[in-house]
Amino acid sequence: MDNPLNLPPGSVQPNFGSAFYARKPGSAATAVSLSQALPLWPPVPWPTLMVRKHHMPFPAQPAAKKLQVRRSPVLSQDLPLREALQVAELPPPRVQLRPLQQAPPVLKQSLPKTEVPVVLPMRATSVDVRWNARYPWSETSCESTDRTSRRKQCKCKNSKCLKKYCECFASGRYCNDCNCKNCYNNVGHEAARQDAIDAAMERNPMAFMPKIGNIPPHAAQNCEFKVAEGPLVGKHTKGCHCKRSECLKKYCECFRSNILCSENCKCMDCKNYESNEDRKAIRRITRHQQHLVYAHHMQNPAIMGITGPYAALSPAAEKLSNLSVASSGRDQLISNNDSSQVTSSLLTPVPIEGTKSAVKVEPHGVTYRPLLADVIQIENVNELCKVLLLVSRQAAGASVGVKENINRRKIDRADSCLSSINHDTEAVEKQRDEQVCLTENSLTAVPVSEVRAGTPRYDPTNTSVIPSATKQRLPDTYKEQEKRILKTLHDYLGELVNCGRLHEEKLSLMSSKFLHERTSVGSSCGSSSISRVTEVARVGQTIRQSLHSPASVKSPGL
DNA sequence: GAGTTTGAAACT
DNA sequence: CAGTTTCAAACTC
Repeated sequence: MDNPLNLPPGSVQPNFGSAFYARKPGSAATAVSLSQALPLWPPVPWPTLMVRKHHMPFPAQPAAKKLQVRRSPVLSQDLPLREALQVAELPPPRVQLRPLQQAPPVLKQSLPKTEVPVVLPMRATSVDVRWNARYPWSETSCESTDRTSRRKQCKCKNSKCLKKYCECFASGRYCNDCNCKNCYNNVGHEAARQDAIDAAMERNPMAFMPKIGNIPPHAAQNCEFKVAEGPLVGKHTKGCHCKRSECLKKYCECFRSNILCSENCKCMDCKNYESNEDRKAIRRITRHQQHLVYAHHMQNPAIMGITGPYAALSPAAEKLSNLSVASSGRDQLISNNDSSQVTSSLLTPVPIEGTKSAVKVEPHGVTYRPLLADVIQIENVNELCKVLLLVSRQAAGASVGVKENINRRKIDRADSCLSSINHDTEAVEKQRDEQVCLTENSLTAVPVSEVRAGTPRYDPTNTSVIPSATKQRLPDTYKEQEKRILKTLHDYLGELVNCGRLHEEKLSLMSSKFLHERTSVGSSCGSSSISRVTEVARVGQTIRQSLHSPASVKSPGL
């Protein structure tokens, strides 16, 4: 019973940053259900297509494919708990834990990416893939490059959005809020859309397959236009055929996807290879633009969500932007790992040697980052889950009068479970499950088999599985657990909001200070940058401390 | 914002 | 398979 989320013992604390679930066949269905909440290839539900086109040979598909899935911001914020619930094969939660509805849809999603292994009901390789190189910003791929969290809007006129010219269609999603005309890529034209999909598949069975594969997970976490990280390791399956762009413009699918051209390409005058200086220069430009916009973002309190993401940029931000773009400055190579230079780089123009075009900051490829992007880490999510579990255990303990040291043991056991998640085999986990259940039967009295089968542990209307000795106290205990979990979560979210505000205030102050220095003195912003980075680290630390501190787990009555 | 360039997709 | 046309995004002015 001290398992408020009904997580099976031994897996009560999934490490959300790991690929753990991929090894759990029992979680496949869960992952699939998760995938249904996320846009995935193919553009229609796969089983539907299978039925419709059963006569067609399907391209080789992995049985358990790990995907890098980018979600909408709201979903992203919400996801850790969703994962916690879903992966554990939970019954529908009695209390819906909603995302931060009031939080702004973040501009340019650069949240720490959560690797979500999604097990598709298909044959598989173990490679990570990117879904669509032509439209890598689509939500089915890694990155969204539009300035808001919203997907890119197509502007098709003649294709009815039913050909792969249309980025929405090509990436397997419906048009929504697009600027297209005569659009058939919507629910109202499902039949036509299906036909178009079929037609595309007939022309090319691989039509909706990812064009770029073999991207290792660590690389795939940062994809399009994250050129600062260097090119991804991956190949365009068909290769590009560029003639005039030298594969250094976004016309080029390889360049656009931040991969180097390969032997698959049939391009001319290609410069998209590792040692090319032009390519390196363009990488510097992009990096600079990202940082510039990041600074721009930091300057605008509205973006933080107080007034919403579409609020006009603050005058200071505009000034900053113009200043940075208009002025000329020193060449400044910025190591991506050298965070101490972030601010100076983002505020300093970077003239590029060897490039044919002048530096220009334009809306394309810009990166807006949520203020908490530097603050919330996957570790925080894990910590939060641990804390919630701890709280529930304490609630259970308090409710039934279990001694403190027993709770301590359970907490330790939970910790041990967490640390073992990534390393233990199924057999070991099962063994632990049995042990845990044996020791916890005093509280739950639910057979392991039922836990493993995902049987809801708590059903107020059905207590047949619960021994009579426990029946009486269960509802109260669950209520108390629920209350404390929600309270803790509420406190945590409040803490998060405070951190964000603090973060924003500090950055705003620093940016203003920098502006002042820059306009009056000129260039020199090293200390500001160091302060900013220090501040980010400090805020992150604050969150971690808040999770570990007794206050975090303190709940009424404790 | 209009016009041009570009290369993938579609077509022949 | 190669050449041509269509298309919409990227880019330029």
